[in-house]
Amino acid sequence: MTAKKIRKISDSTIHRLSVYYRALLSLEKEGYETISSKELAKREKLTPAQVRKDLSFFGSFGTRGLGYPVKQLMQQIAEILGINRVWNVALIGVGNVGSALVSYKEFAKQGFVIKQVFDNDQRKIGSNHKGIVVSDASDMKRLLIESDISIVILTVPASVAQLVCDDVIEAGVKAILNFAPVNLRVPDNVLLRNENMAIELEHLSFSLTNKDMLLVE
Amino acid sequence: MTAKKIRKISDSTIHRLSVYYRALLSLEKEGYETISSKELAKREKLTPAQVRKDLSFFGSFGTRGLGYPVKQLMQQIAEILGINRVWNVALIGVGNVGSALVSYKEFAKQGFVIKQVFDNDQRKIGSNHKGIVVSDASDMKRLLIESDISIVILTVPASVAQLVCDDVIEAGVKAILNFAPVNLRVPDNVLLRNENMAIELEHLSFSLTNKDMLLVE
DNA sequence: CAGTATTTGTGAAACCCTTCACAAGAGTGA
DNA sequence: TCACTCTTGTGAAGGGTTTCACAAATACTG
Repeated sequence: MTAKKIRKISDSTIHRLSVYYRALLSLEKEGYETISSKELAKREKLTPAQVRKDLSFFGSFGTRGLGYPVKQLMQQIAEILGINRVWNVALIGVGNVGSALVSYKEFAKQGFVIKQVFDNDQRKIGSNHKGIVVSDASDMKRLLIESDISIVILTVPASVAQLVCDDVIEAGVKAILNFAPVNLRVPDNVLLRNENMAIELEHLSFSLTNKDMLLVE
Repeated sequence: MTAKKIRKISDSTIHRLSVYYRALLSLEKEGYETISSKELAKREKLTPAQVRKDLSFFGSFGTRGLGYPVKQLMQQIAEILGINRVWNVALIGVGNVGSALVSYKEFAKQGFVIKQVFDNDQRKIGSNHKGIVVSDASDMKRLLIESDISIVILTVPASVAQLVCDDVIEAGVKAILNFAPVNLRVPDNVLLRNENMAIELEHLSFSLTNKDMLLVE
């Protein structure tokens, strides 16, 4: 294990590690034993130097003249990303998006196990979503602590997102993935990431709208 | 309308424009007439210079000594992003994620109207999702053209994503938002953006795992 | 209406990320 | 073993994005 201490890793590098991980998964399925930075870069529309630089922040995993061993590199990236283990996750808000995510297989595949699901709607509480019973949001704090939840997925309406977020933090949760289209305030020691699917559509809309403008002054 | 031709706008700037747009929406609700770059930056955890620079790529929308007129700036950003109009969208693949997105209100709010929904599962075809009947994927090409679809949301299984993607492109669609965890190959003149919700969770996992390591050499 | 306080818009500087280019290591074949 | 090929790992260069800092413009105040 070539271990290195990390100074500061950019968000883009972390994002690409996830991308490499997925690429390696399918390379393994395809029967590859090793992969060169050149080939990996080609598949993911990146440059070979980028791939090598990203990996070099964490150690040297390759063999000169040969490339990277697929299986091993996959394992090493899993370790770096912290997905070589199980994370207990809770999901709050069983609306459209929430209930889709409860059954979203990509999460489970990467070791994110949804242990608790909450809502405050009496009609939803007690109902069964893919083997998980929806709990009453008023029991949330206690259950979050009891189930040793590390990460919370917030799929509640924007109007209550901050309130729910505050409760979650009170329960000691240190990482939140927020789907509500609001900017949540969290203390420095709590990790927050936002996911907003409309933003990607807006990016497409921008590009469609400004296709031509990218040339003239 | 202070118009400027655009040389190259970075992805981060476009992303932040979406963020500003949402911020302005709530500022308007809160009754603000004007907003300074300082205040807007504070709300979105950015720097005032960043806000001003982003906007300056497209024109000068503010008043010195006063700030930006909320309503007007909102309208101008909508124009820049191309969301001051209706976009006809089709969604392909009515699984967990797909059916959640059909009812996702943020899309409609920004003018993205889902006009067509497709699946190849006989049990789903003909069923009604929030007023839209699921069509047979084998009629896709014809219906995409007939309904004048500009953007396609792909929520099909990874294994068939490339095939469906190819069909969509054949129908003349020029923008695709892909939720399948694969790297789609598309021609240069087709816009593609990927959304992968697991990647954000992995980012949280990385940060939780490497919390401390960010110091030592 | 003059003086003061704000805040924009923007070149220039600073910073960060990506790409280049090459030495060094490892495999391959004669 | 030696020559040749391939590919990594990495300083340095290059390019792009963010921040700084300030002139210019406007609002506000007495």
